[in-house]
Amino acid sequence: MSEVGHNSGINSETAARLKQYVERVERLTEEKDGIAEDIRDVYSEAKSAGFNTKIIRKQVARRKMDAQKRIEEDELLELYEGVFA
Amino acid sequence: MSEVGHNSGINSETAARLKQYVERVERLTEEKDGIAEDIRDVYSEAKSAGFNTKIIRKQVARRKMDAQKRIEEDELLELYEGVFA
Amino acid sequence: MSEVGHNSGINSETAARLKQYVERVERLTEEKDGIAEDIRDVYSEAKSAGFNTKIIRKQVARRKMDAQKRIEEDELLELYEGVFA
Amino acid sequence: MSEVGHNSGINSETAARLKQYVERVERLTEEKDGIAEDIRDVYSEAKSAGFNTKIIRKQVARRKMDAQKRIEEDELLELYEGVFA
DNA sequence: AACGCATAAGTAAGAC
DNA sequence: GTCTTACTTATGCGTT
Repeated sequence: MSEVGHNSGINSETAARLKQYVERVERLTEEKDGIAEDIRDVYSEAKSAGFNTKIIRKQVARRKMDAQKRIEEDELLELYEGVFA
Repeated sequence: MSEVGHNSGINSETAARLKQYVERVERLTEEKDGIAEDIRDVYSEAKSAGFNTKIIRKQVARRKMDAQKRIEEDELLELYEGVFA
Repeated sequence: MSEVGHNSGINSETAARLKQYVERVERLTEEKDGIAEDIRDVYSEAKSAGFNTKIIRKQVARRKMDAQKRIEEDELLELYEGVFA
Repeated sequence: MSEVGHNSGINSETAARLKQYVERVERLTEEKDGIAEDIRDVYSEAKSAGFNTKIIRKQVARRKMDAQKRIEEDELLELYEGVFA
C-alpha cells in the first residue's frame, strides 16, 4: 500500500487539514455553548429577582421580530435603490 | 391612576430592571449568533478547500457523542455508587 | 363573491381536505401521547418497585447512544466511500 | 464476595428486572417514534398536495388550545361541585 | 426555490 | 412548592 491509507484511506496531509477544521468547529462550538450558558444565567438571575422569565422571553422575541421587520424594510429599500440607481 | 401603571401596570424602576435583563440577553444573543456565523464560515472555507462538509459534521458529531457517552457512563457509575453508599 | 371564500377564502373541497389532514394528525398525536403516558407509567411502576428511575433513564440513554454511535460511524464510513467512489 | 456483585454489584435478579424495565421503555419509545414518523408523513403528504404545513400546524395547535380551555373549564366545574357537594 | 436537517426555544413533567 | 431536566415543537440554514 502507498502512503495513502495510513489514515483510513486518506493521505495524512488531508487528514491533518480535516482535523484542523474539526477542531476549529469544536472550539467555536464550545464558545457558543458558553454564551448560551451565560444567557441561561441571566434568566436565572432575573428569576431570582422575582421576574417571570416567560415574560422576558416574550419581550426578547417581540423585539427581535420588530428588528426582523426593520431588516425586511431595509432590504426592500435596498431593492428600490437598485431599481432607481 | 397612581405612579404605578405608567408602564403597563408596573412601576418604572421595575420596568428599568426588566429592560436591563432584556438588553443583556439581546447582547449575548448577538454574540452567540456571531459565533454561529463563524462556524458556518469554517464550513464554507472547508468546502472551498474541497472537503465534503458532511464528513466534517459527522466527525464533529461523532466526537461529541464520544465525549457525551463518557459523561453518561460516569454518571451511571456514580448513580450505582449512590445505591450502595 | 364566488363560491371561493365561504371558508375564509378557500373553496370547500380544499377546506375539507385540510380538515382531513388536521384530523389525521390529531388522531396520531393522541396515540403518541398515549404511548408517552405508558412510558411514564413504566417509570412509575419501576419506582414503586424500589428502583431508582434515574438509573433506568441513564441506561436507556446509554443504549440509545450506543445505537446512535454505530449509525453515526456507518454513515461516516459510507461518506468516506463516496469520496473514493 | 456473595452472589451480589455478579452484575456490577447488583444481584442478578435485580439486574434482570432492571433490564425488563429498560426494554419495556425501549419498545414503547420505538412505537412512539414510529407514530412521530407517521405524523411527519401526513405533513409531507399535505405538503405534496399543495398545502402550507405551517398553517396546518397552527390549526392543530389552535384546536388543541381550545381543547385545553375546555379541560380547564371542566376542572373548574369539578372544583365547584366539590364546594357545593 | 423547495426540501430535509439540525439546532434552538418553549413547554411540561418529575425530583427533591 | 420550587427547581431542574427532558421532550416537543418551531425556526432557520445548507443543499439540491
